[in-house]
Amino acid sequence: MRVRLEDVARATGVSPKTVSRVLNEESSVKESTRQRVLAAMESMNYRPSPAARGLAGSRSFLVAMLYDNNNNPASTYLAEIQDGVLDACDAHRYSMMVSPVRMRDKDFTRRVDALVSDHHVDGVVLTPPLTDSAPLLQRLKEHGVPHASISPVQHKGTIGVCMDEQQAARALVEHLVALGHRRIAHIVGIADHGASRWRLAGYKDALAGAGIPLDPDYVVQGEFTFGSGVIAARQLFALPALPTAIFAANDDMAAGVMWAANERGLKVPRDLSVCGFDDTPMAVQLWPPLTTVRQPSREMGKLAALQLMDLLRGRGPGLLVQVPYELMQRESTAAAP
Amino acid sequence: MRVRLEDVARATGVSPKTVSRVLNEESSVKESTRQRVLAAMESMNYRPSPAARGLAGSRSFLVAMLYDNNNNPASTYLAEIQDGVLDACDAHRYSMMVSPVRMRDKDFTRRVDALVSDHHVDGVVLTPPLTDSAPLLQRLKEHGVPHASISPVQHKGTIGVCMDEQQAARALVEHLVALGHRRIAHIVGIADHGASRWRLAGYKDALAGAGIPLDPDYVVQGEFTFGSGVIAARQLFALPALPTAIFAANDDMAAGVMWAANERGLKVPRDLSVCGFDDTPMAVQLWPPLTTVRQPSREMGKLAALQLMDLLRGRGPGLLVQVPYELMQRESTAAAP
DNA sequence: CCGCAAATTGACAGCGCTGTCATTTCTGTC
DNA sequence: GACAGAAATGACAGCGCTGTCAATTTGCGG
Repeated sequence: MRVRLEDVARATGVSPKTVSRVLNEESSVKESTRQRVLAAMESMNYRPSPAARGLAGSRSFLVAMLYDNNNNPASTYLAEIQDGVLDACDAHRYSMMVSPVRMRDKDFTRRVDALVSDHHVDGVVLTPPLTDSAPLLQRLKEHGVPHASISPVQHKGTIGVCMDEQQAARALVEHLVALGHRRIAHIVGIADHGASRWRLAGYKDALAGAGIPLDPDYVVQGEFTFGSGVIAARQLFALPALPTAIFAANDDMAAGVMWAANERGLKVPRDLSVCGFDDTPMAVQLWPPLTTVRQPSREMGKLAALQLMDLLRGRGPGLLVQVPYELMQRESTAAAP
Repeated sequence: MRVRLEDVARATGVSPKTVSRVLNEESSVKESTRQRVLAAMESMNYRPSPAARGLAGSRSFLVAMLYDNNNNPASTYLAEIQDGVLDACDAHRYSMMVSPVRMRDKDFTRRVDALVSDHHVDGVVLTPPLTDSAPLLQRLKEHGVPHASISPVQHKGTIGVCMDEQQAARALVEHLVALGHRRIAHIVGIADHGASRWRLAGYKDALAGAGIPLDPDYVVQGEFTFGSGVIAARQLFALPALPTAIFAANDDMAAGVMWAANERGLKVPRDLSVCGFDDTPMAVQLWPPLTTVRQPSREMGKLAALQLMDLLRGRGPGLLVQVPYELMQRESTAAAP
């Protein structure tokens, strides 16, 4: 029926344990035997049973991707990350489970317990804002389960992937300054997200660099959602001196700004320049297409998962790798009126 | 260390096999024993090992959700379905794996083989357009793995969930007719998707019902993507007699139409009414907000998975349940000019 | 050619559960 | 109250793999 380890062993003339060693890439196997075993596995189309490996061994070859299910961040972002993690899993014969958690719930770490004690996941990939949830990190540590983070706030001692968002935001705002804008507003994201802080910091850096004083009225709070972008924009439009450019901390809010601009009869970019952050698919679907910063989400998911697996497989220590950003100049920004 | 079945058995004073029976909801256990065992499980916080169950038994308590990774349909749609399937899994203590497949690849059914022979998935949830891929269905049948489909073309003998898309499309177009439109165009989706056929059929029904002759020039081919919507719209705008309304087979293409309308200087809905299908989050983020048909994706994912699990657990035969649609009238449609 | 440490390999038990089949305990019946 | 048949329970092996530790082979200096 099913080809088992034992069958491969018999075909090769070695013990099952040796085949097991080859399967697990242990070093203490003579190269010649290794080749023979590998050849037999290949020709017999051997596929190890994850259940048996999980039951007998200490590893499950399972990683879980956790995400906050409350609403944020945008589902396209998560979907891309998920695909990236799956890419990495394919490459190293790991399987992936996805697990939404509701951070608002008091005992949301229960989910982690289930994942760890039921499925014995070997590691976990964390997406924002889970990356910096103290109770979650604590629980993972208690379980002894390593994790990789995507865009974590805390860089020290963390493995995963990040981007220099502050620098990216700065570059974006400098682009606005170069277009002659002086009254530049910023819509901040959810407070405890690293992304919000970095993007705000980059905004401030750019203003300071250009010698533009920071006007508190021009910095309004949003929540990363389209609707919050609309509200924030209306707030800005109510100011005595309207900004000539608005930098929203993500594309969703930027879309909201453009919506509110339409509502108000402002023409983008003639009357108002708008830019966002993330370069979600929506960015090019807006009219006019949105100037934003491209974040390679799928790549980031893949890299984070690869770092995690390197760690799990004892290949290297696991790093926090940095990916480059890219400024996407489109038609939503133009010279100041 | 870990609480095992045996521990529960000892605590209750029964054999491990009896505890196993309770765990698996077998009927041949006296109610009183069942209660005692259940109580012990609860108080000892017993959690069965999926690996051991999978290895020893014939069931894995795993379902897989398959989707086409080429690009379609929109990731937000899939994400919602995924959340729905996860809801159902939570309810019945199943686990879920997600598996993107590339239908274009010649041997994309390999993925299924891996899922089935490696992980022994008990069942599979199919999303469009996988629901009607003959090679895939064939492979599943060979493996003896049941599946539930979301919006399958072939209703007969299929379990899962569907919506009366034809009727919904008809209602949508009738809405346009009621607004006085006579020159109504339709942008068709990818040819072999059921959604494309139904929506086209509903469009034709409505026209016929209103006594409007079908003009082949007004039916153009799209691919469900934003870009294809733009192209299709340009094509329609090149016609001698411009349509006064365009019904795109999904929201993405409708967004493309609105983009092209902007490009062409047409004002929606004054010069042109536009409507889509699906009610993705984007629909309310467009300017003006898009008239469309709401499809309860998450609910559909959940229902399909529940039907599958009912079947797997021997509870009922597994049905094809129908969910209601809802017409979302927004500002992108108005009286004909 | 021998002895010893290092490199390879193997024997065996057991991970936590369920399938099979045997056994015990109830039912209701006359 | 004895008995057939149904209901409930248990004994035991084994799912396919890996951890532990022992056995064997190899390489090398003398």
